[in-house]
Amino acid sequence: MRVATWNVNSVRARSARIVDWLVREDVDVLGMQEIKCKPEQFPREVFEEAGYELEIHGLNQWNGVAFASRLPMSEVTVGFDEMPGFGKELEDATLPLEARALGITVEDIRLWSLYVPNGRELTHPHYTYKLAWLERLRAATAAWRASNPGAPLALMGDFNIAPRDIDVWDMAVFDGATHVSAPERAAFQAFLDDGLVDITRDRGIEGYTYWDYQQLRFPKNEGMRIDFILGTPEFDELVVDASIHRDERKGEAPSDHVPVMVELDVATSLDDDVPMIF
DNA sequence: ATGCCAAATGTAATTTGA
Repeated sequence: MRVATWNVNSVRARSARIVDWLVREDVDVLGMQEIKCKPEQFPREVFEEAGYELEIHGLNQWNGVAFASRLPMSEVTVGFDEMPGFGKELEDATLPLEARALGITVEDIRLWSLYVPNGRELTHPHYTYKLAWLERLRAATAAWRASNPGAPLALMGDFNIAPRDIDVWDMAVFDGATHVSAPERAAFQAFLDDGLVDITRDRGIEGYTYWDYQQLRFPKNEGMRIDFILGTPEFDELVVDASIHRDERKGEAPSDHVPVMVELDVATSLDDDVPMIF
């Protein structure tokens, strides 16, 4: 069973390219971020014709998360407990909730597609929002694990944090910038301290997952590693392979992010090598 | 080798991204 995450930076702008990759790589479940559309605007047909069902959470042209899956999805959850909002205060004195978190269960594995707030600048309210959002996500995940002991879970997505200096091409460029600040890194580390495993890094897989469109960042390999799959030990035990699909940054109309994929040792109804019993 | 900013909105310029 193959599971992946990809910040697609508009699903409408590159639906064919996304589905081509899904088919070519034999992916069963894809968590997408930055779909940048509402459900009624989502290019459903190209996914459905390739055999994928969809769960979509999009409120406007910003953010938006979704799942495409060849396997049945259940327990679909929009957002998490006490997820902070952002923007102009509503009539009930709360802040609008953004489309940044979607949870599903596939083959008894809990999966989240997450688009962590950018933060913008260290002094910006969006930065405070980012840190609060991450802490609430951590707490909600810990609570879920406490009530579902032994259940495999993975948090997948664009964390908008480069956890280590090697996760950006030049730390000097990020002096005073978001994504590398100590509070952001502490917020990321808190998930690991809770026992989650950075699935790709733990297997020695290095490399960036994002390159800015500007200034020849990709040809010069000036990128950032900000997309992750963080799994519980029970999820980690299922992983037989993991990869960062750098080639998806090449060619015609790429996203500025590339997919991160894991292969799990989980037999599904789609496998054609299911042992026959006589 | 990769390739010199892109997408949505809306139809010009702004917001967002990181």
